[in-house]
Amino acid sequence: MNQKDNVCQSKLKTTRDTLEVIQGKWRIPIIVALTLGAKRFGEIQKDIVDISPKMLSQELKALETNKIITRTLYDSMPVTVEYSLTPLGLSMKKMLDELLDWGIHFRKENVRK
Amino acid sequence: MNQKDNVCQSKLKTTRDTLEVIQGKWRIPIIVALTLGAKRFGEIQKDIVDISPKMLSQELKALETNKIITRTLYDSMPVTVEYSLTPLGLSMKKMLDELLDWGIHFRKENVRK
DNA sequence: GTAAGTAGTTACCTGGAGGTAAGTACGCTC
DNA sequence: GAGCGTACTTACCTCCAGGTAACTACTTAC
Repeated sequence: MNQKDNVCQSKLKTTRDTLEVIQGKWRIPIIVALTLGAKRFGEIQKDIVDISPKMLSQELKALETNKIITRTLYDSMPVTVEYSLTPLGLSMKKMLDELLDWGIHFRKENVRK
Repeated sequence: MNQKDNVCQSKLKTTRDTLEVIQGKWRIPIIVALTLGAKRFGEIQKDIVDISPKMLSQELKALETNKIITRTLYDSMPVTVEYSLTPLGLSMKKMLDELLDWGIHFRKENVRK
């Protein structure tokens, strides 16, 4: 195996590991929603209109497990729960910005085809 | 709806459109493999060891449809086919670099837990 | 005429991501 | 004690992304 192949393999390994964390229909949207500040369960549901409570709950747990978000319980009345990005979650900001930038670029390319 | 909500909605819309193009287990890996130069069908298969010819063929077609890669047939013997990134595909480079950077960062964070 | 290398295609199947609908739990208010 | 607002959970189902295995088609080399 030559050097170029090694670089390729190492990149692909990292890609696979990364995708495992952010894959699925909902994780990136949830993280994007939280980049604009901490939010409650109901607020995220309002932002991401077609997510079911089941999926939201499930994906929030997965993101918490991966230390990308934190769950904070407030003993107000009624009880509220806030989700916010951890430093690790915040470190995704640049990546997400590039993703959004590319999305806008892609949209433009496809309009003027 | 206030201004912050508008920003959020617009970001989420872009996110969804973008994810539609790059989602799935194989598209990002294929694009990453091609960032290192044009490659033939068999070469991509060697890089991404556990992809089946069916999935590779299917995903290459999808990426071609979205103008992210091009398929070039060479009338050599035996016939060879080369896949390479279009300008649109190349424009994903920054995004992919950030993805890889974050992946490395994430790995480090998880090691020293 | 058969093996080997190119680049796929086709048919069939399965697991799990995700959807739907209803239920749970807790405290407050009226 | 019924209803509301919060934040989920549970049971069940469906569909398709992706896997597996075998086959196709063309040319060269032996």
